[in-house]
Amino acid sequence: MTTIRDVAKLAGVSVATVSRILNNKNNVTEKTRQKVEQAIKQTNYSPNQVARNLYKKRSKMIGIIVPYLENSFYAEIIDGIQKILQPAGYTALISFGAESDNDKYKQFIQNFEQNNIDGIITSAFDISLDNTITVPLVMYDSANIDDNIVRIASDNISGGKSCVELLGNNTRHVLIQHMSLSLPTVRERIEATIKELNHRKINYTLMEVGNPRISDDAKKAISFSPNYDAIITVNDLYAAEILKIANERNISVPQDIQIVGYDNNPISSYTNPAISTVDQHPEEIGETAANRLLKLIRGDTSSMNSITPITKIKRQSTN
Amino acid sequence: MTTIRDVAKLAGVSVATVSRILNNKNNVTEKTRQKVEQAIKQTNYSPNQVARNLYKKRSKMIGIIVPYLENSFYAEIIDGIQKILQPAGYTALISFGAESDNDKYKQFIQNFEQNNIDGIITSAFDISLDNTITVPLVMYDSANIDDNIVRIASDNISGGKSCVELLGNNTRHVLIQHMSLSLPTVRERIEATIKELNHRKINYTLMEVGNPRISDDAKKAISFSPNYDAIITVNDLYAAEILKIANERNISVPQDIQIVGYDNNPISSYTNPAISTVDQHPEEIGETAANRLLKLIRGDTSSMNSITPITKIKRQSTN
DNA sequence: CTGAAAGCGCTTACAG
DNA sequence: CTGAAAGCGCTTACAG
Repeated sequence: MTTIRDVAKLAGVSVATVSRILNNKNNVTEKTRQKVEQAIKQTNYSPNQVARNLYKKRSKMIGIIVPYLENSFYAEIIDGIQKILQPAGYTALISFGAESDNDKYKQFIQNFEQNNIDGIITSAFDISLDNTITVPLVMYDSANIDDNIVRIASDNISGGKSCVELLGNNTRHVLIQHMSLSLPTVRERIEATIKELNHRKINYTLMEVGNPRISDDAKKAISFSPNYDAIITVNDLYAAEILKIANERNISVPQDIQIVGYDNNPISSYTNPAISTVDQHPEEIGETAANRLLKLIRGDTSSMNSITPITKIKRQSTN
Repeated sequence: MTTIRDVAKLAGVSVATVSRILNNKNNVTEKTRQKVEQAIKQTNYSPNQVARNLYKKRSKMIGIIVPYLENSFYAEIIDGIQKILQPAGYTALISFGAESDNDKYKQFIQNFEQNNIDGIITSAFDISLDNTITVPLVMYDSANIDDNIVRIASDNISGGKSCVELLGNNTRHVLIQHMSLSLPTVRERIEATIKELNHRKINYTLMEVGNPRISDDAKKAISFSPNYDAIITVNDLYAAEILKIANERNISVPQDIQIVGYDNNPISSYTNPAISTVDQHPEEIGETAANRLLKLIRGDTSSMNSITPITKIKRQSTN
């Protein structure tokens, strides 16, 4: 590998001069600049970032943590992040598979810190136990919790309410399928759903999902369907699975049972009937998170949360 | 940040000794080891990888390039890669959005090299113009080309043939929707499709996709549907879109027209009818690529290609 | 405007 | 078994 020393030797100058030119500190003669640029081209030199990082104590890399990659929700968030960060000259180090495992989050963050990462954008986890993090950090897919963390929360209140608004007027009894209520985001949304159901005097039943395979949770939900006229699902992947099973069992959607999804996953528009859902605009979430992180990195340490808007999408799986 | 020097001072030893303990060079007294480990715990010290990388000239990071994240095909490949690489102690630097832009690939690779990356796993691109890459590199989603690059190719020959085998016996005229034939992978697959069609004396017509929005290509394809009894699509995303439009226009699938997808994207099992498709086992592709890269990094520089198997999946969109 | 030197935080020959 | 020193490839005060 060719180093700055090789370039300097070839150009007949010191390494300091080469460095200055590389970093556009423009206190150099045009003549030396030309010599050096010539030498750089000739040797096909490109500077070693690792050495730079060591000195500068920053890496122009940011770490991103997502629970898993398969859900396009997260893929779109990452896209949104990159849209902002790439033009700003940052490279992304992506860790995934954290799921809901707090230890994995911590492990990923430690790895980031060891690599002199400039900042972290992570999905929500219970950070309360860990006050050793010194790098700028933004949390997305979070509940709107008031602490010293910058949190990007989707408007879960409206989202939870929208799930009810998507249902037909004659709805009497709703099954609410949900992830663990120990997750603040889930609680925020489900509480809003329940509040709206109460407001409309609609009965409901809660059913927590817990199986590793979505299809098992879907079967469980559908097997109770005669008792309900609607299922508010965890998200579109669960909704699609439930719909598939309903189709197999000749249960008509929405006549026999209505199904509400969440996330406006591409899948939701391709099913038959298409699934009524709530779009969280993940790309916007990503952009918001990235912009907040850039602010933090630049020294604006205010920790106000951001709430990103949702959109209700009515399709054919509800009356 | 606490450095090795702080630990050394606290433990009353030299930095060299601390370093030895960190790296398990076990020529140290049990007593000094204890002192040092105590000091490490006390200071909550964790070594700076950047400094390590600079000296060692390797980073324990590998770079992954994917065309885009939204397609779960790539998400699963990344999962497969991580399954192998994570236990081996590597962290992933992921660049995406390369699409089919050779310049972006080069730019990403240069960025990787500047960061002392240990190896690269990239989707296929035209590398022929660039012989400056010195890092171990494996290419996936590639055609089976015989050069000095390690290529992981899906069994495109069987895949292309399978598309025809999924069709009913009475099929007479097939529309083949495809990406640019300048891409070797596409050529490999389509040629196999055509060969099998010829073998069965089935007529066909080629139609290249080119619109930024899948739905435009889908409309174009479906508008020709009266002339064909089957469409072999680019992949499941295109197939799902075509199916959706067919449903809207009351064109029956598979009675009026059969549709064949590719990739066994989750979407293909949720549509109605479900889409007949070909599974490339992306996770296995990722694992294979990662294993080959590890071999390269360890010095086994043989450049034999790997061909990963496909599976034909018959569903209801074909007769 | 340019160069010699110190230093970023590590690791590893080289001595002892 | 342990330490002092050199060096990984850069950047930036400090002189001149």
